[in-house]
Amino acid sequence: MPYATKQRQAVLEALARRGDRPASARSLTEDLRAKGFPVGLATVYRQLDRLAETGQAHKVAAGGGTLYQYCAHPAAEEGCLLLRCHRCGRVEHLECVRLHGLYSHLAEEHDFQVDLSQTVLTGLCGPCAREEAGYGER
Amino acid sequence: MPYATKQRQAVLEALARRGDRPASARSLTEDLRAKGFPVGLATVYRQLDRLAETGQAHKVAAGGGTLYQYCAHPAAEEGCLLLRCHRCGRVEHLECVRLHGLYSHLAEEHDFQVDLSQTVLTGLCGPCAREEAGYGER
DNA sequence: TTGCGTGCAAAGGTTTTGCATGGCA
DNA sequence: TGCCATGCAAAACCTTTGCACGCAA
Repeated sequence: MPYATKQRQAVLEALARRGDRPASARSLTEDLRAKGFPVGLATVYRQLDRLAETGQAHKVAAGGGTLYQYCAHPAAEEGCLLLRCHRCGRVEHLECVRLHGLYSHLAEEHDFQVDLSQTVLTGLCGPCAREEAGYGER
Repeated sequence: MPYATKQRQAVLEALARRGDRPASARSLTEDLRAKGFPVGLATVYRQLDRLAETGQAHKVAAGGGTLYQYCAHPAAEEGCLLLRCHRCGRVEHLECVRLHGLYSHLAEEHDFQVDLSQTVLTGLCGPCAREEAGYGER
């Protein structure tokens, strides 16, 4: 059973403060130190992994490192699909009945059970898509 | 314009030999060395990245490292969705009209443009799902 | 001949681990 | 009093980069 340490609480709060912007273990450590709460990097890694296991955070592999995204879903029984914008880095949670159709389609027609806790769709969020269009192709 | 070197050819063949099982740069390097073709690790990384750019391979971030999956799609103009089984590690390519509905749904209703070249759905493939069921819960 | 490709080793990151110490229960 | 958690530093990995040399065009 996990102990309720100050560090554990602090890491969760720091992550929650990021809202929909995922954070690396390093940046969270720096955040906490800047707030006058010195914490060891290894501790942050350990707590983040535990948060990921309990569903309070999503662990997403990004190029060159792992990012952690706060997940506020109360029960998390439903599972949620993540949409990550590769331009601004934001991660949206998506819960949409429409998706259930996709999962059952994949299960029935393609013999594959999607595991939502490990899945991230990557692409462009609306605002970024419009900005890119505005500045023309590059 | 890329040169047609022996290493380039060898890396592509080694990757193709893996079929639907993705490989790390290191394991491909070892494969090639075992076949009597000594190649530098850096070269393998460079070639794999190039193959990913040209669509002959998919680059997927897995926990603790990057894996590369051979992609035999002739034109690759359509883009393909990858289904990765987190139990056996296999990666299937999926092309299904049903998915286009999903993309447009996400675009129209959720203001998000999925980038197929960077997306991987993770879950359990049929055979693995049945094996897990067979051995009971764990 | 030209200049991209290769190999090696070093550098740069991220994440994990060992161990003594500290703090929750 | 037990044990889990923490901090620090070292270790373990993965990936990229600099540079001299080799090889395809």
